[in-house]
Amino acid sequence: MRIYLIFLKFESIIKTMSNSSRKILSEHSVSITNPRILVLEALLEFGNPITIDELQLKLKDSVAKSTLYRVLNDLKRINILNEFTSPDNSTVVELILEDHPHHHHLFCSDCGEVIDVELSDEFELMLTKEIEKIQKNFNFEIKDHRVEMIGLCTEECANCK
Amino acid sequence: MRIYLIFLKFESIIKTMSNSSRKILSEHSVSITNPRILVLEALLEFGNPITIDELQLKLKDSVAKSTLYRVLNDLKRINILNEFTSPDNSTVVELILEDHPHHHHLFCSDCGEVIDVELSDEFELMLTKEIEKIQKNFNFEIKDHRVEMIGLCTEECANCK
DNA sequence: CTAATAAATGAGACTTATTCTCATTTATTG
DNA sequence: CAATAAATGAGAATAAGTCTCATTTATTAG
Repeated sequence: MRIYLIFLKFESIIKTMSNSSRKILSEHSVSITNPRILVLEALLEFGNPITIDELQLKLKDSVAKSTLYRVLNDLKRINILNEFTSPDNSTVVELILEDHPHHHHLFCSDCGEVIDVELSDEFELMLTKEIEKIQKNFNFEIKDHRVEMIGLCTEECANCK
Repeated sequence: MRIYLIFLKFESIIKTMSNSSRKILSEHSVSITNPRILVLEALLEFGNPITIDELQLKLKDSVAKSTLYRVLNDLKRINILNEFTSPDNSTVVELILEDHPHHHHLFCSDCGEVIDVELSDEFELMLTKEIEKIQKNFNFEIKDHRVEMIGLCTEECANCK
C-alpha cells in the first residue's frame, strides 16, 4: 500500500513534469514533440545544471543524439536554456525558469558537479558599480556577467573519491 | 635612416622577446626548443589573451598543429598558461607572467576580443567574503574564482561590423 | 667538440563533440 | 481526416584536440 502510494506520487511528479514541459513549449510557440518533452523532463527532473554528456546518457534510448542537440538549440533560441563551459571543458546546460533568479555557478573540479548559487544583493550591487567603471574605462557596453567559483565539494560526495 | 632606426628598435624588441622566452623556459627547467620559443614569442607579442585559432594562424608556417597543442600543454603544466573558454565557445589562452596581477576578463561578443581587467580591491575583498559564506553553506572548498563580463566593444573596432 | 641518449617534433591518423543531410515520421491546420 | 510543414533518426561530415611513430633536435658525459 505504502509502495503503491509512493508510486502514485512518483507518477504524479512525472505527469506534472510532462505537463510543465508541454506548457513551456506551447508558451514559446514551439511545437510539442516527444523528444522535446523528454529533454525538458530530464532537465526539470535533474534540477541542477547538467553536462550534455550526462543528459545524453539519461536520454540515450529515447532521443537520437542529433535530435538532442537540435532540441537544445531550440531551447537556446527561445531563451530558456543557458549553456556554458565548465572549467574541465564540458558543456553544461541549465533551464532558465521564470522563478529562477539571477545566480552564479560553483564547480567541483573533482566530480564535475555544478551548483547554482545566489550571491548577496550588496555584492551584486557592488559588482554593478565595478562594471560601470569598466564600461567607461574600456569603452565597452557590458550586457552580462558571470561569477564562477571552482573548488571541491569536500564532504560525503559519492562521486568524489 | 629613420626607417633603419625603427627597424633596429623592432629587431631589439624581437630579440628581447626571444630572450624572455628562453628565460621563461629555463627558469621552469623546460628544454629550449624552437617551437616553444615561437609560441612564447607569439603570446608575448600579442600581449592579450588570444584564441587558439588566432594563435594557430600566427604560427601556421612555423609550428605544427600537434606541436602547438603540445607546447600549450607544457606551458599549462608549468603553470604559466591560463586556459579558458569564451562565451562563444572558443578556447582562449594567456600567459601568466610574474608581474601579472589577479584579474578578470571582458569579452566582446561581436569581434571576440578578450581584455584583461582588474577589479578594485574592495570588490575582491567583498567577493572573498561571499565565497567564505558559500563555502560554509555548501560544504565546499573554493580554490579559485572568475568574473566574466560579456558585452560589446562599442567604438572604432576594426573587427566589429 | 662530439657522440650517445633522451626528449621534442612533424605529419597525419585517430577520437570526440557537434552539425549536417536526407529519407521517413509526426504535428498542426483547415 | 488529409495535406503540408516541421521534426526526427541514422549516420555522414566537420572541427578541435590528442595520439602514433619515424625523424630531428637538445642535452650531457667524456
